[in-house]
Parts: sequence; structure tokens; C-alpha cells
Amino acid sequence: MTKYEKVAGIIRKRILSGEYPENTLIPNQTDFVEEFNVSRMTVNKAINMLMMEGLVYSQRGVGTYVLRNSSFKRSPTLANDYTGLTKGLKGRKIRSKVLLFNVDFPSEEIQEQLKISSHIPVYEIIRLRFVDDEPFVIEHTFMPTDLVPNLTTEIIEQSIYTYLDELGIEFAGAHRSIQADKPSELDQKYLDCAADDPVLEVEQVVYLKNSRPIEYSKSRNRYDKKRYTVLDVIQ
Amino acid sequence: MTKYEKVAGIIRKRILSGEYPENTLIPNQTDFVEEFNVSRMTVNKAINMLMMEGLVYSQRGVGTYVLRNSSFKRSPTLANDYTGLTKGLKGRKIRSKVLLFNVDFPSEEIQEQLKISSHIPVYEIIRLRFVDDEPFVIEHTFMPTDLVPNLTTEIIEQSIYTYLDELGIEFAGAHRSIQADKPSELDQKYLDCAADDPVLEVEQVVYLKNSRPIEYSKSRNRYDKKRYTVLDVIQ
DNA sequence: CAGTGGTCTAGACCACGAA
DNA sequence: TCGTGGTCTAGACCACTGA
Repeated sequence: MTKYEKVAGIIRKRILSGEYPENTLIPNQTDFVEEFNVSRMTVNKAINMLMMEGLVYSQRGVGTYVLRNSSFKRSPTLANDYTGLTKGLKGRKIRSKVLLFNVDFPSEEIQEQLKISSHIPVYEIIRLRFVDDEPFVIEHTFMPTDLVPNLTTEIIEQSIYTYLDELGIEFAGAHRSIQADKPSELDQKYLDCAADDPVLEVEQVVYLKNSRPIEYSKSRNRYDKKRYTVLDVIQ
Repeated sequence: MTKYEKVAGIIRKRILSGEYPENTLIPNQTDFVEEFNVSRMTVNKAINMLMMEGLVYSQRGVGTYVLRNSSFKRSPTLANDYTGLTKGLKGRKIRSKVLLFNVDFPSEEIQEQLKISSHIPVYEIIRLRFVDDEPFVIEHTFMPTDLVPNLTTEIIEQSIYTYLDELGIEFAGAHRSIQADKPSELDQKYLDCAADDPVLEVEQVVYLKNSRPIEYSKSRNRYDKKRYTVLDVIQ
């Protein structure tokens, strides 16, 4: 736990508790320097974190405003979603039905997305995932075999990301593209949706810390089961 | 233009030109300190910017990798989208047809979203917007009248955000929620879509630098006209 | 004008990964 | 062990806002 994280934590707590009310200025950075016995750079970095969270906004010559004080869902799907359902929906009952589990050489599109050459085999996995026994999402996933050794049906019936965690694999981030689509036959059959029920598709590439893509996938949800929220802070 | 922006700009250019190839380490921060005659804090901040863009990834004890070198669209809709179409689609022909332009007291939902009390009137605007004469999106917008004086039909037929710019109004950021939906009658009539064509809806609240919400809106696109991309960097 | 936050420095210490 | 990036400091200068 770094100093600026501690400082940010304390200020965040004061905002969420209402000690610093919405639409007012919080104390200036020099005051925080004295209170917490840290340098102003550290205070500045802490406040910058809170700004990225959308909790405050700093303006030169004015001060730092509280944008919102509580109860607002904080970018709920953004940070957690790439790790799949198991972590994102803790406390709910998750299970998967494996519709396809193959190993094959990658198509050109997959080569490009995963930045691999044609001779490295990839897993192709299609899973139907249930939350509390309701069909929730169909995930179509490609992963290079050299990054994920010994994947088994048992693992993909549970959680792939839990397995990757156990392997000590760490992620740098992800690219996502979100769009609406008409339901395919697969969607209609397994997501229990009608021919005119839209589908929300999230396409993503997940990157490891060492810069290699580890996953290219498309997830399809029924339109009434999933929304995606984004926080956009102007720099 | 700050020093760290200059440094980031130079390094970015080298990455995009291929001078620092994908999947390799760029020079370490101390080397850059010597080359650019700046402090390491400044180099660090510059590289941090590139990391937020998803261009590189730094790892303690290892170095800084190049994640991707070029051609990838850089978070295209994320940063620009809240300012509406006029700025986001420069070079295309944009025009609007005003379907509704009213002033009224806000409902409870609008009061909550715009954080105003019931006695402040709000504009309610519905616009159908065309790109190159093709119907593109229906925007349903609420704005408090005290923040946006003298809005006229002429302005909303053009670009609201261009007008706000002229007023010197500046934005801090936005919250968005993205979902798929079935087409409403309005959608079918104006977006020229069939009863089973899905719609992509983006709901957003835009905040000013002084922390007040200035806009609550829902934008609906035909599913094949719009996708939304997000870059997620793990901190 | 005074007060705010943004940036920048030179140097320091530390955590981490790889050999 | 060494080289890497992450953090932190004390102090400085500047840009911006509002009175």
C-alpha cells in the first residue's frame, strides 16, 4: 500500500461519508500536505486517482470539487469484466456448459488478433454460462496453446481465469468493442431468446503484462441481461 | 505543451513508426533522462501516458514493452463521443431534424440525473441526426436552462456542443451506459429500421468542470451503424 | 492581487525480476 | 547480485481564477 493510495483512501472515505459534501471544494493540497505529513506531489497523485474515478474534479486557480458523494455505482463492469464472470459476479451461482472445445491452427483473423504465427495451435472454446441457473451469456473464446498449458474440460467447465490466476499469469489490460446484433441460431437456442430479441456483443482482446495477447473472445448476452458502463474523464 | 507531453509525443512517434518494434523493450527511463534532459519523474509520467493509451506496458524489474505499433484505432469513440457528432465525425456532412424542442419542469428522474430541484426548467430535445444524408442516430436530450441560456431552434439544428464551446463552457467528463434494445416506433419510423433490427442505446450524463451535470441524454443507433470501443488498462 | 492546482527537478530509497 | 521501474521528498516556478 503506497502513501498516495492511503491518502486517496482517506479522502475517498470522507467524500463517500458526506464529510466533504457534493458540489463543494475539498481542502487544498497544501492543507493535506500538513495533515498527512507527505509531499504535495503525493497529495496531487492521490487526488488524481480520485479524479480518474470520477469522484472529484480539480481546476487550477479554483480548487477541487466533489462531483458525487455516494451510492453511485462506480464503473461496475469496466475494471472487472475481462476476468470473466466468476470474479465479476461473486456470490451468484455460476456454471458453464461446454458447447465446443477444440484445438486447431489459427485462421488469419485469429493470427492477427492474438499476434501469433500460423503454426501455433489455439484453443477454440464455446461456453454457455448460467448465473443462478438462468442462461446468461455465450462466450466464444480463442487462446494460444503455448500460453495456457494443459487446459482441460474440467477447467473450462469451471472458470478459466481462476486457473490462469493459479498459474500466476497477470494481465495488463484489454481492448473491447461493444455492439448490438441480431440473435444467431445459437443465441436463440441457448440464450432462450426470440428471433427479434437483440443481443449485446462484447468483443475483446486481453493482454498479458509481457505484452502478448492471451485471449480473443466474443461474448453475447440477451439485451435485457447486460449493460455496460463507462466512465470518461477528460484529461 | 508540457515537457512530459513532448517526451510522450516523441516516444509515441518512434513506436508508431516502428523504430521501437512491437513486443520489444524500449530504452529504460534513465536513458531517456539523458536524451531529453529532463528528470526521471517527467519521463515516468510520459511513459505512464503511453501506458494509459495502451501503447506500452511497464513492469518493475523488467522494463517497458511495446504492446502495439501502429494502425490500431486508438480508443476512437471513447474520448470524443460525448461532444456529439459534429466533432466526432469531422469531414462528414452532418445535419439534424428537430423532432421535439420543449421547455418544462423536470420529472423526478431528470432531477436526479441532472442534480437539480424541481423549479429549474429543463430543455427537452429530440433530434434525428443524419450523416451524409443517411439517418444515423436519434438523440433524446435534457439540459437545465440555467446552464444553457438562449438555446434556439437554429442552434439545435446545427451543433449544441459547438454553441457551448463558444460560450466557453468546459467539460470534466461523462458517465455512460451502453445497452442493446428493441426498436421503438420512433426508431422504426426515423432510423429506417425493421421491427427486428436491434438498436444500440448510449445513455450518458455529461459533467462540467464546476461539477454540475449539463446533459442527460439517450442516443439510439441502428445496430449496424455504431459500435463502441473501450480500452481498459489495469492499474 | 492572493490563492489555487500543474509541473518540474535532483536525488533518494525501495520492490521486483532475472541471471 | 544488478538493473529495472515505482514512489517519495522539499522546494521551486508557473498558469489560471476570482476578487
